[in-house]
Amino acid sequence: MDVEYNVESFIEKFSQNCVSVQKKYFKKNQVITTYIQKRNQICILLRGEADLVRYDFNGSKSIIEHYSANDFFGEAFYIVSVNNELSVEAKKNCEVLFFSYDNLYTKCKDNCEFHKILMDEFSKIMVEKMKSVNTRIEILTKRTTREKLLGYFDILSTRNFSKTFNIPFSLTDLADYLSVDRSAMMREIKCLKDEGIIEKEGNKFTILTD
Amino acid sequence: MDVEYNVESFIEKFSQNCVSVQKKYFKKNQVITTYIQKRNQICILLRGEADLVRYDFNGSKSIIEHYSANDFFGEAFYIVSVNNELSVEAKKNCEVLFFSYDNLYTKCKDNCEFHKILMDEFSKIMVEKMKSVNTRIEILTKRTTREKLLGYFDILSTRNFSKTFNIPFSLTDLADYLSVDRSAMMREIKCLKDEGIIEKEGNKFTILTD
DNA sequence: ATTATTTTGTTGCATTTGCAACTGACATGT
DNA sequence: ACATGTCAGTTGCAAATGCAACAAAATAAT
Repeated sequence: MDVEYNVESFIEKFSQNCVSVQKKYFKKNQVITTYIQKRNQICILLRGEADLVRYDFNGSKSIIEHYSANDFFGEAFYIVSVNNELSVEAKKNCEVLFFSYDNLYTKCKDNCEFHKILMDEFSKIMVEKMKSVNTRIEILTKRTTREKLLGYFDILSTRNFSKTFNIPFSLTDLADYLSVDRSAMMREIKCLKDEGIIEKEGNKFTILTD
Repeated sequence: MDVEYNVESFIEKFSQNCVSVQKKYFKKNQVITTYIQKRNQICILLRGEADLVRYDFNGSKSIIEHYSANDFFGEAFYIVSVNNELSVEAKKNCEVLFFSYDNLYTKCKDNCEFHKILMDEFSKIMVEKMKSVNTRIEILTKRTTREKLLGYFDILSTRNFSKTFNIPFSLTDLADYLSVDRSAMMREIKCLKDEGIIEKEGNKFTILTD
C-alpha cells in the first residue's frame, strides 16, 4: 500500500499505555487473518510480506492487495459492500501486530497517545488506499494484456521519474496484479521486447518508446 | 456511487450564505469538467446522468465511474497517483452545482452551514466510494467474462435479497463496467441462458442455480 | 553442499475474446 | 412524419488468452 510509518514509535507508545495488543509471528503461507467474520482487529505488518487474497469457487486465487513492512490491514481498511471470503496470507515469515478495533474509536482509559496517532493516520491510510485502488482500476479496465502491461509500466516510469524502473514484485505476482494468466503475460512481454518497445533485465524494465 | 443526499437542503443552505457556487446546465455528451488540471471544484449532479471516462491513446473509452442524481464528483473525490486525462461527460441533460474547493477546508466568512455539512459528508462519500471501488476490483480481477458476469449478478442478487434483479444500467454500459467487449459479453449471456444458468427479460435477470 | 521450492521462460492447443460489421427495435429530436 | 441516434442482438474471423505441462534458473531450506 506504499504507506510509510514510523512503526517503532507506535509500538513504543502502545507498549507504555495500551494493553489490548498482541505481537504474533507467522511462517510463510500461514493465514494471518480472515475477513469472513468481524474480528474488530487492526493489523500492522512489522516484518515480512503478505497478501490479501480471494479464492474463487473454482479455486483460482486473486491477489486483492499486497502488504509489505509497515503496512496496515484488517477489515477496518477494506470497506466493501459484498461479503466475500478474504484472507491475509503470509508470503514470507511475518511479524504482525494485532490490536482490537474497539479501542480505535473509544479512547483507551489512559488516553493513550497511540490511539490518537492512529486516528490521525487513519485518513492518510485511506487516502493511500484510495490512490492504489483507483490506480489499479485504471489498469484493470484496460482490455488487453499489452495495454495493462504498458499502462502499469507507464505508472512505474512516472513514479520513478525515469524510463527505467524495477517492478516491485515477482513476475508471477505481477500477473496476479494485472489479473491475467502468467504465461500469456510472459508471452506478451516477449513480444514487447521483440518489437523493441521495452527492454528487460530480470525485474528491471526500460521503456524504449518516446 | 449509490450515495443518497438531501441535496435540496444543501442548496438552500448554500444559497443563503455562500457565494462561490454556480449552477450550470449541460446537454447530452457535453464535457462537464476534466481532471487534467486542478480546478479545485466540487460538483454535485443535481439532475441527469454522467460518467467519469478515460480515453486511451488508441481512442477506446473506459467508464471509470458512473454518476446519477445527487452524486458528488470532482478531483477532490478521485484520489489517484497517476495523472491521466479524465473527463466527466453528460450522458443525459444534466444540472450541475459547482463550487470552489478552497472553501471546503477553510470555513467561509459567514461560517456557512453548508461547508460544515459537506465536511461531515465527505467521509461518508469516501466510504461509499471505497465500497464501490473495492467491489469493482473484486469483479475486474475475475479472469473470464463469464466469471465477471456471474460475480456481478451474485452481488446484485445479494443486494436485492432475491435471485431476480435488474441491472442498473444498459447492457452497453455493463460491458464497460465489466471491462469486456460488448459483443463478447452478449455472446456469453446467451451461453448462460442456453445452459440454463440464468434467465433474462430485458434488463431483468434471474439466477437459476441454487 | 545438497535438496527442496519457487520463479522464470517457453510451447502447443483449445477456447475465449475483441473487432468489425450489420440488422431490427426503440427512442429522441426537429 | 421523418430523420437521427442509441441500444440489443448476431455473426465471422483473426488474434489474444487461459490452461496444462515442462525445463531451466534462481532462491530458500536443511
